[in-house]
Amino acid sequence: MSDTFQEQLKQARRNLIIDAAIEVISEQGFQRTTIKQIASKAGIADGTIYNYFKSKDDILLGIIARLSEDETQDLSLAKTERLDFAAFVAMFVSPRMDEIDGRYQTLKVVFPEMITNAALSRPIYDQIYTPLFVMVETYFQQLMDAEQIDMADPALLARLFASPFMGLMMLRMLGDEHVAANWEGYKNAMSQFLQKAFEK
Amino acid sequence: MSDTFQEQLKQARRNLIIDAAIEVISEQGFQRTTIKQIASKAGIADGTIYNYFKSKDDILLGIIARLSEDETQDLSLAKTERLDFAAFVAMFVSPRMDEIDGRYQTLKVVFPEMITNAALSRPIYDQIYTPLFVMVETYFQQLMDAEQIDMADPALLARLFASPFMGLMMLRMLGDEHVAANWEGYKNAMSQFLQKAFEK
Amino acid sequence: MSDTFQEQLKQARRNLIIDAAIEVISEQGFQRTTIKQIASKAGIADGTIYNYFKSKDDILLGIIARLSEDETQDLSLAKTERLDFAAFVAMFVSPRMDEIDGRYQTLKVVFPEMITNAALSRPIYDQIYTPLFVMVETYFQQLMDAEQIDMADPALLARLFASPFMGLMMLRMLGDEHVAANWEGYKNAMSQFLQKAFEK
Amino acid sequence: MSDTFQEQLKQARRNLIIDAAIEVISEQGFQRTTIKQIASKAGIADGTIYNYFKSKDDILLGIIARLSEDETQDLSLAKTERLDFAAFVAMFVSPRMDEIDGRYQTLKVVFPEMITNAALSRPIYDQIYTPLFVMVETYFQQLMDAEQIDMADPALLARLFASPFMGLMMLRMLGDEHVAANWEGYKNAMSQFLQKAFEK
DNA sequence: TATGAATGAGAATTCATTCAT
DNA sequence: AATGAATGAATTCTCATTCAT
Repeated sequence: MSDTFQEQLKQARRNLIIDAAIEVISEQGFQRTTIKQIASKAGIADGTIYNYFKSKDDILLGIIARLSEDETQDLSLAKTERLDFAAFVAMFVSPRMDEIDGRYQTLKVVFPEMITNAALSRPIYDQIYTPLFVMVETYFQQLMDAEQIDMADPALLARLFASPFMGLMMLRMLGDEHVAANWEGYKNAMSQFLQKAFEK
Repeated sequence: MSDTFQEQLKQARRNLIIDAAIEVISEQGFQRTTIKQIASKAGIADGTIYNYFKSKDDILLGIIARLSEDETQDLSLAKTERLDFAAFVAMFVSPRMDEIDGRYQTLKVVFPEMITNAALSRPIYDQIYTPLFVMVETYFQQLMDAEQIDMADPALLARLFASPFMGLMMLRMLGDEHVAANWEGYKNAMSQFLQKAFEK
Repeated sequence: MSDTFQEQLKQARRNLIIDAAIEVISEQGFQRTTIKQIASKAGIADGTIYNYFKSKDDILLGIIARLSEDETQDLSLAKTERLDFAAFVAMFVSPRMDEIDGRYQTLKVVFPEMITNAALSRPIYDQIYTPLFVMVETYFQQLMDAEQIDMADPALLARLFASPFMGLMMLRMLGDEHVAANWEGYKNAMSQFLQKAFEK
Repeated sequence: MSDTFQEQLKQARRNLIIDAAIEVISEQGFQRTTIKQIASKAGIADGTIYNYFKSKDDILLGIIARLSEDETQDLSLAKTERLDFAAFVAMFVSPRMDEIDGRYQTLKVVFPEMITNAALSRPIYDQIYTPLFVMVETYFQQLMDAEQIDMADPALLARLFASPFMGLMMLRMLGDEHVAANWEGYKNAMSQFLQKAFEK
C-alpha cells in the first residue's frame, strides 16, 4: 500500500472513466465512440478525461490493461504437471468460460481493435495468449510423452483446444442469442466435448 | 439475362472497387480507411466511387454481399439426411475451412464491423449463420432421433460444433502465426477432433 | 508610505510570478507559454496566479510595467542642455546599451507582443519611446540652432540616432551570436559610430 | 518552365492563401490568427487550406519562403570588389530600404515568430542574414587591407552597419508614425549617416 | 462518366479560468 | 491564501461527400 490517498483517488477516477468507456465502446466500437460520449457517460466534462488519459488511444490502452489486471490465469504449469486429462479439462474450462463471461464487455471492446490494429494485437497476444498456449502445449507434450494421447503437433493441439472458447465468444459477440442465453450450458457441454475430442 | 452491357460494366467496376476496399480495409479496419485510400488502391478518383456506391457504408454493404454471393453453402438439408456422422463431418469441415481460407480478407473486414455494429450483425447473422445452424441442428436432431448421439439441445450442439471453426479464424485474425502457417494441418485435425468430440 | 505590510507581501509575490513568467516567456513566446508553465517555474499552483493577476494578459501588462519601473531614463533635458555632441553621445550610449543588456529577457518578451498587438504597442511606445525621442529631438534642435550640425528634421535625426540600438537588440534577439557575445565591444564601437555619423 | 498547368494553378492558390495569411497575421500575430480567419480572408473554406498546406505551421513556412524568393540580394561580392565606400553605401542602402518597405507586412509576420521560436530563427538567419554579413564583412576587410578605414573587427562593423536598417524597421513595426510616413526621407538620411559613420 | 478541388460538419485536444476544499 | 481538479469554449485538422468541369 505505497499509494498515497491522492493516487488512489486518481486511480479511482481512471477506473470510473474506463468503466464508462467500456460501456459505450462495447456497444458501438472504439472508432465510432467520441470522447464526448465517454465523458457524458462518466458524468464529467470532455476536458476532464485528459487529466487522466493522454489521448483517446490511451483510454484503449487502459481498457486493455484491465485484461491483464487481477489476472485469474493461475493455471500455472506446476499445478498441471500430474493432472490426468479429465482433471485438466475440468480445471481449465470453467475459469476460462467464467473469465470470458465476466469480462465480456471488455473483450468486446478489445477484440475488434486487435483485429484491425496489428500494433495493438501483437503485444496483447504475446502477453495473454502466447503464455496460455505455451502452458497448454507443455501439458499436451507431457501427455504425449506418457502416451496418454496420440502423437501430434502440441502447438496445433493447444490452439485447437482453445478454439471453441474463442469461437463461442465470437458467436456471442456477433449477437447469437442462444449462446448469450445459455452460457452455463455451454460451459458444461464444453467439458464433455473437449474430453472426448482429445482422449486417445 | 436482363442485364444490359451497361449494367455488367457497372457491376465489374463495383467489383473492382470492392476488391480494392477489401485489401485496404483488411489491413487497417473500416473506420481507419479513407475513401481516398480505397480510390487510390483501385486506381480511380475519389469522386468516382460515388458513381458506384451511395456512401462509404454502402461499400461495406457491398463487401458483406460478397459473403452471400457465389455461395458454396450447398449443404442443403436434403444431402445430409442419410449421412452418418463421420461422413457429415467429412463433408462439412473441408468446405468450411476452405471458405474461411479463401475469404479470409473479406471476413477480416466484416467481423470487426459486425461486432461493433448490431445493425449490421443482425441481418448478416440471420442470413448466413442462422440457416447454417438450422441445418446442423436438424441434422443433430436426426442423429438423436436415431439414437446415434446422446440426447442434448441440438441448438447448443450446433453452435459448439461450429465454434472451433470460428475460434481458429479468430486466432488467425489476431495474428497467431501457427494457425496462419498451418491451415491445412488444422483442417485435418479438425475432422478428427469433431468426430471424436461428438460420437456417442 | 501608504503600503501596508499585506500589500508589500502581495507585491513581492507578484514580482516572483513576473520573474518566472519573463524567464519562460522569453524562451518560447507569450502565446506558447501556459499558465501552468509559469506557475510551475514560480513554484506555485496554477490557481494561485489568479490571486495576483486578473488574467494571463494581465501578467503581460505586469511585465511591461517593469520597463517603466526603476527607470534609469534620467536623461532629463536639463542635463543635456549645454552638452556638446561628443559628451551627449558619451552620456547616452552607455546607459542605453546597458539597459538593453540588463533587461534583455524582458525586452524579448515585450517586443514580439508589441509588434503583433497595436493595443499594447501604442501606449508603451507613447510612454517609453516618445519621451525619449522628444528629448533627443530637442537636443538636436539645440545643436541646429547653434549650427553645430547641419539642418535637418530633428524627429528624423532622433530616430536615426536611436535605430542602431534597436537594430543591435533585434540582431541579438534573432540569435546573432556575434552580437550576443560582444555586447561591450558594440557599446564602444557605437559611440564612435554615432559621433562620426552626426558630426558636421 | 517545367511546371504543368495544374502545378501553376496549385502554386497560384498557395500564393492566394499566403497573401491572405500575411494580411491577417501581420495585424494580430501568427498565434492569435486562426485558420478560419485566414480562410475567410482568402474567401475559401477552412478545409481547403489543408489541400495546399500540411498544417498551420506550414503556412508560416510558406510565408518565410517568400523572403527567399525572387531575392533581390544581388549584392554579390564580385560587384563590390573595387567599389569605394561611398559607392558601396549608395549601392547598398537603397535596395535594402526598398526591400524592407516592399516586404514590410511579410517581415512583420516573420520577425515576432523568429524571436520567439529558435527552431525557426536559426535557419532563416543562416540563410538570409549570415550571407549578407559575410559579404559586408568581406568588403570591410578589403577596405581595411587598403587602409581606407580604420582597423577593427569586420564582423562587428558589418553588424553595426546593418543595425540602423533593422532598427528603423523595428521602430516602424512598433508603430512609430514618423518612420512609417517618411521612409523615403530615412532612405536618403541613411546614406549620409552611414558614409560619415564609417569613413576614416 | 471521371475527376479531384472545395466544402464544412465533426472530432480530438488544449488551456485559461473557476471554485470547492 | 493556496491548491489543483474540473470545466467547456475554442482551435486545429480530417475526411465523407458534392459538384463544376
